[in-house]
Amino acid sequence: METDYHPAVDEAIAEQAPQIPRNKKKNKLKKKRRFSDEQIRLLESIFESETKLEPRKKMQLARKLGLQPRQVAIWFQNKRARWKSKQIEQDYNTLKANYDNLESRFESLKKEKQSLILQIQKLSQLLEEHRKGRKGLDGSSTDGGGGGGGSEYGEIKCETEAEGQPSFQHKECLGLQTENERDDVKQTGQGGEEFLIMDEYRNDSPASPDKFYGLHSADMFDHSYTNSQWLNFWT
DNA sequence: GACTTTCAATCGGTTACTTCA
DNA sequence: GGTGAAGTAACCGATTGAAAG
Repeated sequence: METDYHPAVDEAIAEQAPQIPRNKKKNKLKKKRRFSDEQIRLLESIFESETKLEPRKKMQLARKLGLQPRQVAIWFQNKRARWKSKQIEQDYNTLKANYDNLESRFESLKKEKQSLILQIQKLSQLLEEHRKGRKGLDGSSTDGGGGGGGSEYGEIKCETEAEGQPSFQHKECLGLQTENERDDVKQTGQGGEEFLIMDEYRNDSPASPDKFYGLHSADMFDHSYTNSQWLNFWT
């Protein structure tokens, strides 16, 4: 609590109790009597609906309970203080539970991320091996096929089962933002090499696997995009 | 009987409002 | 009418101390 110095206050205290230690200042011994269960019950029930009392209600309540209005006021003050500290405790517990929950989710996501990164690295390796293999066979496979309908890779990889209806996932696979971009790739036949470059997805950069695939990992590896299917694309 | 806990009461400070010069 | 000082009431957090377990 702030302790601003107020000479006037000090003087007033000194007048009341000169040379007497603070805790002995009261010359009257307080004879304390606990409130009865009935009094507490009524006080509690009113406190539930209003934590602060208007002066008139305070008088009424005091009369009803056979207490001094001052006693009722003090009971409400103390009650507010107790209620507040209880509330703080509850808030703390709630926040802690939320934090623990988030922490465990974070840990499991971290593990999932690690496993995805590993899978990406394996796929990239396979891709690289495949490219080397193809270069060994012929040198003419990436020129767009002479007007046969766009890039080989574009057609094989990014058209869905329903022809000409690229799905969101496939567009993401190409790393293309818009339909136009994708069309450009098909027309110019430049797509093949570009979307094969996966190096940027090998690390922890914000260009994360999630962004890359546009899929939840479980969907990708547990259902349609199994490893074998990815491999089938390239064989 | 010593110790701990609970809680009514007190203390010192702040804030908001009123009164008065 | 606007302003600052003084008074007052209500509230708060911290603390005390009686009573109970």
